[in-house]
Amino acid sequence: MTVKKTRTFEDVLAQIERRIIDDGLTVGDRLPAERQLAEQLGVGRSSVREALRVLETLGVLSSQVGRGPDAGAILTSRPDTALTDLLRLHLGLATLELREVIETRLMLERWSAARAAATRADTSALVDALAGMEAAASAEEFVEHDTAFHCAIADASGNRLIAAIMRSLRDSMRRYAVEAVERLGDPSLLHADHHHILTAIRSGDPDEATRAVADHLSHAYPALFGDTP
Amino acid sequence: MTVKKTRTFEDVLAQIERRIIDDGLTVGDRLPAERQLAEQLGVGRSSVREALRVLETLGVLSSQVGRGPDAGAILTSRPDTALTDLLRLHLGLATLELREVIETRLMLERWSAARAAATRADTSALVDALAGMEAAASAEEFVEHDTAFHCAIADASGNRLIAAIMRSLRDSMRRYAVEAVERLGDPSLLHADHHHILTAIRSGDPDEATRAVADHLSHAYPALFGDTP
DNA sequence: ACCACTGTATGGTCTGACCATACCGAACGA
DNA sequence: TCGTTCGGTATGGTCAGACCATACAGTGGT
Repeated sequence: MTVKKTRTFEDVLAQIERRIIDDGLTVGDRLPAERQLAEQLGVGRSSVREALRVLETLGVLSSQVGRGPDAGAILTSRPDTALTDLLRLHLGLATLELREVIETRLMLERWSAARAAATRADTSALVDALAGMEAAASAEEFVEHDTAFHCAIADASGNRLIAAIMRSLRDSMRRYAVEAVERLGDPSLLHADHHHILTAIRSGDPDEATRAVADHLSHAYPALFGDTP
Repeated sequence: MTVKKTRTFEDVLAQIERRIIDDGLTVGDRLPAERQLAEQLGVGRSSVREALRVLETLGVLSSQVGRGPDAGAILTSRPDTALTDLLRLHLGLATLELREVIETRLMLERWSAARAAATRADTSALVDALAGMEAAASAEEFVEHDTAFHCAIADASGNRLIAAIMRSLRDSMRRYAVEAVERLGDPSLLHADHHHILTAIRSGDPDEATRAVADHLSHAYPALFGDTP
């Protein structure tokens, strides 16, 4: 006699996850149709739909209507969009403070910059973003390229998890970043910081890159200056 | 004429999020009942349910059946369970490699230990976990207290976002941690490492704490030794 | 004052139906 | 033979209604 404690959709979720692992499904593979899954598992279609919705929320699959090879539930991998939603909501609930997010970002960025410098990573994306920033006409546009710049550093670190976290942090704090840029007014200090970071990475000096990043963040958010280790 | 491109549940999601922000809802507050929400928003109950499922997946609310003040959809804040699911699934899809997760964990832990040392944080939870580890009879039990130890370090850092990420990383790698402990056989080296970390934190020496954490990780996962900056 | 019973609001689930979409394929025409 | 058109169909998206299990809120009796 098994006690009924898990909801049906959780059961469906577990079975789908098991199928992913056992069958070695990977990005691009298709799941059976909703009605088919429901019949196979002996549950209603609504339970299947709720399970699929969860997977979609976690950035693991995406649903397409219509017919053909591209239709249906396809396994994907978008950890950053899922992380962005998660952070945004928890920031909205005031269970996380901006301080914590920025501290985390500083930690990620110090690590990424040092790693990028140590591995002599490709810096062309950084150069592009820098040019975009210098040509930006508004704070919003500036922040857009600024985000690209900092995400490019994370990408250059070669760690996709850290890059995904960085991207989510930036997305969920976009509003505050725009405020910070507007508060500063003159972006020349930020430009100098960015160049400093770029040259440190290109010259392969991890310690200098770390220092440059820390300086930059303390300029952008002076209220949260450097008692970080 | 607005084009119908967003699905109904996404619309519901946006309205609920808006309500959270506008009404200043916070943890512990209740959302209207599913049927009420459906009627208020002019949509079907299934769409409301899918939206609530998404919020539940993101760790923002929890649903209770029955009646009374504790029943219904209650706002919560469980970023770590959501993050755990996310990481576990993406690890299963092989879009993230174990190396990336462990690198991230090392980064988090170096930072947390240094911060805990610098702020002279309370270390009683660390002591408890240490005792549990030394009394552990099996690898599983050992890992359980080991997880508690490392999460306590993250908690002691005073940054809840970093603590949540740490907890999720540990949970999603539990299987590999057990393997690592079994591979080592003799846990005395790990015990020494843990004591080293604890003393460094208690003596308020951030650099020593950082070093101790890095040493520990390189012992536990020798295959991924220290080319980390 | 206590206890047992009933009412009811809640989420959980299933069924069946209908819609919009987009591919598939047969029928048709050049 | 080739291209086009048009209906068929599988897909997800949505809704309505029904029923169940749960757990509290009264209500009534003792």
